[in-house]
Amino acid sequence: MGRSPCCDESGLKKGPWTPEEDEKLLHYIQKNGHGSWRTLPRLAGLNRCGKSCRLRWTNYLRPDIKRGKFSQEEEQTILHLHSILGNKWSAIATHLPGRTDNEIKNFWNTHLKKRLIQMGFDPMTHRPRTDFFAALPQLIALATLRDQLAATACGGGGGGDTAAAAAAQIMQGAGGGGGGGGGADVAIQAAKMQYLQCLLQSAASTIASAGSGGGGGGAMSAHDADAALAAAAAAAATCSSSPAGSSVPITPTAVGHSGGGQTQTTPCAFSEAPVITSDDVEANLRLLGCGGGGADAFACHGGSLPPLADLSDLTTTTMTNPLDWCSATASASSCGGGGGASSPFPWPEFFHDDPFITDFL
DNA sequence: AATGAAGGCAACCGCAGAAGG
DNA sequence: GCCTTCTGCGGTTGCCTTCAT
Repeated sequence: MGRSPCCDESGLKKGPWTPEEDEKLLHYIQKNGHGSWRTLPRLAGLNRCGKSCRLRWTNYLRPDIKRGKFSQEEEQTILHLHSILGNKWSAIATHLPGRTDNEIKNFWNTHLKKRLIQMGFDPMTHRPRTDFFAALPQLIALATLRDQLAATACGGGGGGDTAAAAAAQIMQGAGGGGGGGGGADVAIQAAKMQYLQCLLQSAASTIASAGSGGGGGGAMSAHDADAALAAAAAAAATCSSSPAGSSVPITPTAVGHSGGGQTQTTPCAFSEAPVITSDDVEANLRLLGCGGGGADAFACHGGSLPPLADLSDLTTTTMTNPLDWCSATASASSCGGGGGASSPFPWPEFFHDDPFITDFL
């Protein structure tokens, strides 16, 4: 590719365009058309390279450019097309009249990509992240939780037992009539323990499935710690709504309640399958009980991701149902114990009002 | 009010493919 | 078929604004 970049020519101005330059370029193109971009700057009296002029025109001065915030529909379209086309910004832009590829690219990089990452999805594959470092915050949070629970369950002692062991102890305590609270409370505690055990197993299997494919790690961001609780909630949802070991990729837009908080893009175990097909989408919808068929219907809950503020709500009690924004969770096949299939929650009703669970969210 | 961090966006850079000689 | 030129595209950078402390 032995070609000297046009901008290497010395003396040509770079950097932000002035209103005068804009005026010159606009006036010239409106009058003569752009013709050859290489000769345009000289003819238009601009001390810029043709490339710079073309970029300015296509990204800013073109009269049909739509400016301002992206609408929900546009956002939806971008997500949809990106899941199919990948980073083909120009191709995506052709489906969004008035939007430039640069604008879409920027919107993706500054908003949508971050949102997907925060939700625990790989922005390139639109699949749940499974690499080790992505799951690390979840593990840490869950391990901490486990220790705290073990300590609580054992009356403040021990702490080194597993959640299952703690649950067993509680169960044993209930059966043996040993001390303390009523049998029902103890049973509930045991159920909680089982549920948490399920969470831990879920997280562990996630990492196991990642195998050695994770590769490049990254420093855990400060944000990860904050996101850990949301991640744990996501693990709960994963546990309940997705069959263990399922290889069907989950469409972020269809699930969207995975946690994470990884702020770095690292290759994930699924990187060899970077594109979600319409069939995948449909499969996800079926799997998740999302109504409607066809790729266009892939976006349940309006097809858009929840705003970041909504995501943060996952960790608060202000949201009565953290999964509310996407009805895709459908049936809550409980992994830990009985659960009402009609419940929007992935856990049994008797957990709903429990401060532990609400704190957990 | 000052300062640093983070976010958003415009613009640049370099590569690749198409077109023409 | 080879070389050069032009255009388009995607990744990245750097500046400006906004927000948080």
